[in-house]
Amino acid sequence: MVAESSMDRNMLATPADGGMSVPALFQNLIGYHLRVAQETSFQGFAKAAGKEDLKPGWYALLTVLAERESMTPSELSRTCGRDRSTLTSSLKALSNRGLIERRWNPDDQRSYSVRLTEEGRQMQERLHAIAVVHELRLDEIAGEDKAVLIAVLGRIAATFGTSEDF
Amino acid sequence: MVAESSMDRNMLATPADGGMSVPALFQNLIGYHLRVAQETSFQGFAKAAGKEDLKPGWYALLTVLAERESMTPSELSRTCGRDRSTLTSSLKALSNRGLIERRWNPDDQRSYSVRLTEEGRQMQERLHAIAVVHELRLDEIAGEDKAVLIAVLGRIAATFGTSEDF
DNA sequence: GCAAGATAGTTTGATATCAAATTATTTGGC
DNA sequence: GCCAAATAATTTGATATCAAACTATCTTGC
Repeated sequence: MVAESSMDRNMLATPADGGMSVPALFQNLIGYHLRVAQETSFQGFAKAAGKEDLKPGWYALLTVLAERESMTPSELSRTCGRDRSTLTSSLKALSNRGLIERRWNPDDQRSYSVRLTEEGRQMQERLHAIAVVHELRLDEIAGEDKAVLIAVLGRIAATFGTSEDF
Repeated sequence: MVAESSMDRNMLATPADGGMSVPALFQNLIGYHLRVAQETSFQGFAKAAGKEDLKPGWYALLTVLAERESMTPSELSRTCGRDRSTLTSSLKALSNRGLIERRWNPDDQRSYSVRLTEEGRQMQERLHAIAVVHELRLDEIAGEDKAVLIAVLGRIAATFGTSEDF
């Protein structure tokens, strides 16, 4: 699983404007801090990349394709954690922008494969460079706690992500 | 800022079905683990609460109202981090379900205040109890690292949430 | 006191998401 | 071989979100 899928229903929100601070009830809740950190961190990334180039799942799709060379929409759907139907419009947009190329599968008329164009590869590299810069900032913030942080986050994902969800 | 607002554009997705594991490129990225942990954790909460009772911002709205007694839609918007226009339908739904009550402000014909009904209070308590159970699981997972985890998440939120976003 | 501007809430428009229904093609059972 | 079932992708339907336009009311400046 790799990328930018969405969670429409969130438990807790980020500090929005200059409004209230964290309500007492939420002060000590991991879930709350997880949500706020994730949301603000992503906003930082999105802002750096620019809205035009960071449409919903683009970074994820391009990065997966950069690793795998060629995939079908169904494979991309599974890997990126988004519904197949959602990919239809994303792939159309990426294709219109010349970032990907579609090739019909001669062995299966229903299916086609998707691969990056040279332009798509450049876009992926550009977005990835921004992600790396962003990650460096996170590394700096985490400091010596990085390993612990990743370990705990991994345990959380493993607990809720595997046993009970699907 | 309190609740269930949404981040439509996410950087990274959760492990979806039984699909791929974490791609090498993302293995060491805090942003990725943050995303996956947040998403899977929220799914665990949503599943426990049930879809009927956990419409997008309900837990947040009800909890804020439980603390504040009475608020206007605009205040709720700021506190919950959702656009005012988005609240219109949520408040209508909560009102239809008998969970909140609206009272026109005699001093300002444009405005009204919202408060929990007794039924709304019960629903808030039910959802909160589920959130607490969920939080206990997170506490267990975090173990002795909880304090560090919350501290780092707080630093991330503070870094990206205040200085550059708004 | 009245016109200009601010503010409260709603409506509309553009996206995005998932889930279910649909269409076309391939596979499998017999 | 042929018809049923599975599969690939798309289309459609129901929600949700934000942003901008809109309506109604209140506040200000003069």
